Amino acid sequence: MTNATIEDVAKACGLSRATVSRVINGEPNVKPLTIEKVKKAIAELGYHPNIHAQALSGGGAKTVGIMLPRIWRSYYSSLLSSIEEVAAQEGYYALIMAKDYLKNAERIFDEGRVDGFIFRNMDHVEEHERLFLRLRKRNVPFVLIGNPLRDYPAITIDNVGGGRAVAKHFAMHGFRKIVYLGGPSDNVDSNDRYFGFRIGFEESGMNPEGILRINGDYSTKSGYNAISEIMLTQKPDAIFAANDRMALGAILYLHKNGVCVPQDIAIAGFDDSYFAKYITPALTTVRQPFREMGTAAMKQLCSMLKGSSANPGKIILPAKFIVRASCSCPYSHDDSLDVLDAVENSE
Amino acid sequence: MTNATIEDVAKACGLSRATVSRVINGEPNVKPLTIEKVKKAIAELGYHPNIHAQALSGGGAKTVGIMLPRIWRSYYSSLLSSIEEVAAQEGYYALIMAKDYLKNAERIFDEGRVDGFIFRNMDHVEEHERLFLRLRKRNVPFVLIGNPLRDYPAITIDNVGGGRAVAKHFAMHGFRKIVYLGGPSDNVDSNDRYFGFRIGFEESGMNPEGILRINGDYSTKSGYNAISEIMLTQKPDAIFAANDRMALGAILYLHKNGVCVPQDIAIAGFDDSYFAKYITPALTTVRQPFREMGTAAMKQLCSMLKGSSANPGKIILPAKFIVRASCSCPYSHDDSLDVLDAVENSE
DNA sequence: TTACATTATGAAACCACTCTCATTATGTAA
DNA sequence: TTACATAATGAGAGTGGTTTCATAATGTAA
Repeated sequence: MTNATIEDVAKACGLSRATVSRVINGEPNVKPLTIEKVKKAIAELGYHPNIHAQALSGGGAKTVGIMLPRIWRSYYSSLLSSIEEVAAQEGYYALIMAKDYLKNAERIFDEGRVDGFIFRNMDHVEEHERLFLRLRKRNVPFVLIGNPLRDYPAITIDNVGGGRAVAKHFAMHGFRKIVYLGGPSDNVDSNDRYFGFRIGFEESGMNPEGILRINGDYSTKSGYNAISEIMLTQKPDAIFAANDRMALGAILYLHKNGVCVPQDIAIAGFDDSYFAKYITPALTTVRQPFREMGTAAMKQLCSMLKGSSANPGKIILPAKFIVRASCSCPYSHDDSLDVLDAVENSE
Repeated sequence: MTNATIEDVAKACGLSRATVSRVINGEPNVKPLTIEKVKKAIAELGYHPNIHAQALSGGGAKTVGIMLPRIWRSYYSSLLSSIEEVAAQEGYYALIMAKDYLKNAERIFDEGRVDGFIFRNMDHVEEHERLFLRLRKRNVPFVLIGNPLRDYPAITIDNVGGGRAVAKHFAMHGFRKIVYLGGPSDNVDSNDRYFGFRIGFEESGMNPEGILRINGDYSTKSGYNAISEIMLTQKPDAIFAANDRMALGAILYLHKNGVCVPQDIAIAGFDDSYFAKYITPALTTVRQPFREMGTAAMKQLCSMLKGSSANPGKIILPAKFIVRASCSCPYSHDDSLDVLDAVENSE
């Protein structure tokens, strides 16, 4: 019932462990006939090499740690599935970790559980900096997703470009009084989107100093609250939210208070979540290529694990600006049918 | 730079590996002073026991395989995060696997990578049956989520109860001609919801034979297509979809073709996805407690891993019927604000 | 003080592999 | 045939822990 060992295989074909090991690892200088015999025995015994023994004798765990923030977002599904897919192709396994990963990352590496990491780092920049510095010192391979820091390998999307595209579009519509509804103040994605928006606004001949920034925490509720606060004193032309959920929160508040979107106030979001095209009004937003991010990150990590020591730097994936109705452009819900064939993983 | 070993710790405090091992594992009969010394050395060296060595000498991998279908749904985020949370509490780690898990599950167990499994098994009942039978024979602990089979430990939601609640509500509204928009024909969830619906319909004094069933694949597009087909020959009073996405697909088709929802045709879905309360009309649906499912599954698995041999059978979690506008009940989008505080993980 | 139980520690085997090095078998050139 | 290179295989050490068993140190009762 218990699994066969390499010793069992060796005995079964009258050879030594060493020779069986050679066959398993495809080393040269083994007689073809011997290879035959060993493979037959392996098949008959249903033998699979014990990973711990392999790892212990220098092979590594063939596992990577996927470190995600405590607060899960549903688009992690796309991220995870693409990561796992690439990992499987390359003979690696994915260990996920969310709770307290800042505290535990180094330990699970020390324990030999993982050979490297992918971090979806969001906030708490300083803590991450400290961790990354230690890992770098110890030559632990890791890749960041979505929040580039220093010269660490990172996969990002073009937040600046996305923000800029929204700004130019807003400027084209003639919106002047803008509210930027950001994520947490130390969130790099949010800050980059803000930065890009300012640039784009300025490039369009508008004054970026008039942009009012208020921060939420990416939740629907925080978008609702932030806008309810702003509306006490302001009446902007348009709102650019750092993600779709906060944009939706804003819409909910405005609708509840009799403000028409987009006629009175236009809105754009970020992410192109699953629901974006189905709410009313359909949300103008910037699409994040989550699957591609996961794929790129895992490929990057694999090449580092296989010894490529060259620091690959950052990969910036394009973000696609999606125009729908919430910016006051013409759009019919029927339009969403055209893209119904697209993979439904985006959120 | 390379990690300290137990030997290093032993040397550092002039003791043997055995004694250090005792301290680490909290065994009795070690002098308090010795414990002190060892702990100090461990702290100074930053020592962490190597998991592979521990596993090799009988400890197990302290890892469980989380096996998810190839097609990822966004609610897996909730499932995974709760699973990981419980796992961390209990000193376990979560290895996720999606691609070809039917083929690979047994292998990764043989390799010693995992000590047990959680399966989110969906379709392909026969293949799963074969796998589970083999695992059972080999005494491999595993728990199923969402699709109970034979007497294997499983965490399910009350699909039958959910379907029944929808049926009773539909009957109360006086809907007679019903279309059931199911998932794949061998999908247990879908079949149970259908079954529950029939029961509820019958219990309400209606004739369940009039229910027309048509299957999609849970995607928005398939819901759209299925209803477009049905509408060529039928004009139902109401549609009950096996998930929210297909319900949305149906709504999209109906709107596009000038059919009013819910005035002309009422609709209910299943899942209570994030978007359900935000689309127009807000979707009447049945809420799945994904986080609770993950928690229950992992707790169950842990108790099995810790030796509890009693077969715990099935745990059926309640599903909550949520009335909104799409069944033609009065509902304002503002109502969704009341639940905005709820955790936003559900999808 | 002796006798014996109990506590505290170490030596070494064991887990299932890989890898080095030694040894034997085979092939080729002088 | 000898000499030597190369191919094929095995013995054994090493990987980092746990665990058994033996032994030394300490405690307690007669």
